[in-house]
Amino acid sequence: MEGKRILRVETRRKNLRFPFPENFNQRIEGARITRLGRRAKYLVGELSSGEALIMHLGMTGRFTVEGKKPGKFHHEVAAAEKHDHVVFGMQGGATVTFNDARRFGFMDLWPLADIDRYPPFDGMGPEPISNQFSGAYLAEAFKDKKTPVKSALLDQYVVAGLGNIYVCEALFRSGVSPTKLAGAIKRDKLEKLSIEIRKVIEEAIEAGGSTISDFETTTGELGYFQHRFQVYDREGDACLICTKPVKRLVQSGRSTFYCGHCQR
DNA sequence: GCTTGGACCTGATTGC
DNA sequence: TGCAATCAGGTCCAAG
Repeated sequence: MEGKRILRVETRRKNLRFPFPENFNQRIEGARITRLGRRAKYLVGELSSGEALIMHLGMTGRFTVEGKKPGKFHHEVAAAEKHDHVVFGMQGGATVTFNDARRFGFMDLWPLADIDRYPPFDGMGPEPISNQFSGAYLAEAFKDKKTPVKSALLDQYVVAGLGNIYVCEALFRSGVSPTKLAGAIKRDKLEKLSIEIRKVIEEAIEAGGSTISDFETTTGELGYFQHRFQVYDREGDACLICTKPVKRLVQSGRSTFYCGHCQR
């Protein structure tokens, strides 16, 4: 999509998680995507019209790319699917389709010059793979925080872009109990945690993401990081370190997998 | 002001 | 076999 003009947009319903912004199609048709980037879990397409096209996959959203020319991001076969909600006809002949069964994803438009003021971005924490993220940063962010570290790491205003799987994995790798209050974790543990968070994210990107049920890359391929899960979705299985059974608990409505022996 | 839990929506899996 | 209950990767917002 980068560098290409959006020739045609088809929205097949009035809303996803939220209604589409007013005159959505008219506002983006004809615009060129000058840059395609990301902030946390939000995709940001910078448009020549001066607006940013913000897209979120929610939990089950995915993009597929089909076009005449085979290549890295092209499908040979177009699949007509029930949950195809937005179709972009791109300059050059490619068709980019947004599909989302659960419709927790959404699309929005916001002035590019004011992108930092887009409500979810305003006050959002640093990227875990950025230079600003460190043990020292976590120490400051967790100061006096009385919430369990698991919940604190899922808070996008503490650190941006971590989801349930990667928080579980990073806590396991750093030997930190998910129930430990964020403000009570010692500095050396925070240092270790910050390093493991970065490593988990980098490894997951390298592996092409995690395929649990419906994640695919734009080429329809599956991610492979799920084969490297050390605790996530392994309830009852032996801990890879001490062989005691992996436990599961629910925190803030989300499943947490951990080893009660190795994580303190 | 901070934290928690329900709601959003659909599909896959599990248990009766 | 068929139906109901439960659970799922994220985020927002009302209630506590």
